[in-house]
Amino acid sequence: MKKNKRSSLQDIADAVGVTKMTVSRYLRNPEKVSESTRTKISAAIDTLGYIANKAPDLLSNAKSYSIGVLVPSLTNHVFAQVIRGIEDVTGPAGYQTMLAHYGYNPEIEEKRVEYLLSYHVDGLILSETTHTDRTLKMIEMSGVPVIEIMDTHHSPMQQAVGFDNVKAAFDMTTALINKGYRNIVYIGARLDVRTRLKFQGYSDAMLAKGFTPKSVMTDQASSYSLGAELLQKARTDYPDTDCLFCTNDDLAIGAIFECQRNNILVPSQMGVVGFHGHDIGQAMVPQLASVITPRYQIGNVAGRELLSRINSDLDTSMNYKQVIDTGYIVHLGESV
Amino acid sequence: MKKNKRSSLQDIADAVGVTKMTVSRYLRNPEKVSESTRTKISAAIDTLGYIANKAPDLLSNAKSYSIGVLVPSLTNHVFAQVIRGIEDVTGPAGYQTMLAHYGYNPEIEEKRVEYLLSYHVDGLILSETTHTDRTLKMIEMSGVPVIEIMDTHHSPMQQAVGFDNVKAAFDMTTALINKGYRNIVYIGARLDVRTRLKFQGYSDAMLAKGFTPKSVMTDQASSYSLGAELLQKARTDYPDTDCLFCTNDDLAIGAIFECQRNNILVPSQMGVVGFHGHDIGQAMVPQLASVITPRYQIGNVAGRELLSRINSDLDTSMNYKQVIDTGYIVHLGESV
DNA sequence: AGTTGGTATGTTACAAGTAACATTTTATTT
DNA sequence: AAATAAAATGTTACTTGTAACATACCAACT
Repeated sequence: MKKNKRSSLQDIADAVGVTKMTVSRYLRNPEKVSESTRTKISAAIDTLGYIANKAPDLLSNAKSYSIGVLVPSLTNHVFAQVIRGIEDVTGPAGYQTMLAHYGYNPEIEEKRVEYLLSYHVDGLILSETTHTDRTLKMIEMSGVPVIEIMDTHHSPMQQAVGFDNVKAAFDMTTALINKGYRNIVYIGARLDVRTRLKFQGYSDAMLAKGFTPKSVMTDQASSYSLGAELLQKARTDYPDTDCLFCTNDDLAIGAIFECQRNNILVPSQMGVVGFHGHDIGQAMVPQLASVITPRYQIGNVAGRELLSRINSDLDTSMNYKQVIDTGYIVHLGESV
Repeated sequence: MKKNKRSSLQDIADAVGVTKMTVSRYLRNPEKVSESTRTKISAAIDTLGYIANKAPDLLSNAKSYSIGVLVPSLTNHVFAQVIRGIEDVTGPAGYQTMLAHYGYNPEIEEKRVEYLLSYHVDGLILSETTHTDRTLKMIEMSGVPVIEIMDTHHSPMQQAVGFDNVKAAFDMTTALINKGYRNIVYIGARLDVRTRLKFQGYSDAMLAKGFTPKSVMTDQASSYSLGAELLQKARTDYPDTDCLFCTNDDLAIGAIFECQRNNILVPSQMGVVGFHGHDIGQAMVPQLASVITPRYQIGNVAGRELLSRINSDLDTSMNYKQVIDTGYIVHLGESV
């Protein structure tokens, strides 16, 4: 048995007894079609269940009204909010987002970019500042506007929206030192670019105040149970540890739970700090200290900027460098 | 300044001095092109940065090697794992997933289905069992195989993979009653189909043992802070409440934190139960009681079934009804 | 030299929808 | 009734890549 071939304008046209051009008109400018034809076409479309075909749009190089959004991971809560921020701007403007993820891997990112460009997205939002040469080349040749989000420490391809991870970690570390902590250990996982930048900010701050940077790092993916493990490793490696600066909230929360299981009081015996300020950390007892990052706003601003460049006549993709800093908040909560 | 038009096979062909047919051959069967031409084409592609165009594939009605995956929400952790389960099967088989979300709204789901079908996805995975008439019609006419995941209580369009929400809630409630709880209150948010099914299972179990079902419901979206609120509301509305059965882990965790803030001991003064068995609940202190659902496996099985139907010659979308039950685990943890 | 066979490349047609132009039909005016 | 304007519909051409078929070229063999 053969599959229902999906019906085309021609099928509708045949059913009604007109040419497909008339059906096409009905779909875009119904008022240009006579009342009686309109009724018949409408009925035929209902019966046959016509679904538009994107192929001709792509062929004629029309705007696709799609924008490609590439995030490293769907598990990471950071990006759910970024995506909401993007779609709250792009959706009402009539754009669909084509979402893809690449597991923090630049080679997979390259494939995803190719995939998105093959569908003629009108613009791209990337979550990373490091890309393969071919990724850069493809984007350049395609001429689509690109925005890189989350980090503004590196020089962007074209335009970046986010905050400076180095500075954020520096500020948090300084605040911890000012609060009296002396043996702060940096806890890192999945050693991606941003983790390294944050570690740099932490180190700079420690050295600036005359303390030695210490760290426990792994390239496993973050999880609550990994946070528990790394707390124990920190206490073994550096027995006088009085505070953990974790590269994200998941690790920090896992560490706090592990403290609770081991009757280590937070914050009096051990300070714990995360990064991003997720809901769970803010809801828990004790409330988690964290650098609160404006994820929704980053998405929102990135979406707005991208649309404005898509709809601009200028070719903004060439020789264009701009950084938009959305800031962050050092929040000390109850866990330090 | 005009945008770089992205280069087509014709552009490559012109640069080399052959026809686009030769370039096309180079891309699919390089060995059919002479050594010297091959070198020149390869160089031209590098220089011009050719990116494949999906349009002709769509036009010629070829397989798109894309499958559409529709989830209600990206914030909901349940679906991140389902997606991983799907992609772990579909990725290695050469399929891309086109991911979209619809905020639990059937009208938006309809739009997303239309969008995915307009890109000629080879198959669809939906996360809901209720759809608009037009959604059903479009899917039927398009002839693509569809799998509905998460719930198997309803009769599926074609094929469903998941577990029976009513039965799961019934079993958990029965376990709670057997453990000695008498005044169990059901806590529901965002009153979607699955919440209603779970409430039904809870009610059935309560009535079966001669107890009165009680509930606190809202159609706000779930969050940790909402869990805190609803705990307080339950204590006000039903002062003798001894256990909360929350429709998901987020509410349950929020309720436990609120207990901690108010010195209500869990589980001795208040039992708290969630649904899905997320990492955070399993990591926290006390470990959360929850119905652990095999989310990764649901995605995995759904992906495998879908691929097998896509690659089958039979038109499996017609007159096909099958339910695959992946089960669940009633896990009592430390919070009851 | 002429035939055969293989290899490399070219030509044509096609998929779906739409812009631009052409034609037909209907309504309105003289 | 004929002329004109306006409305409705039709025709052609175009976008990209590829299958199917056609042709050109060269080497090897009779």
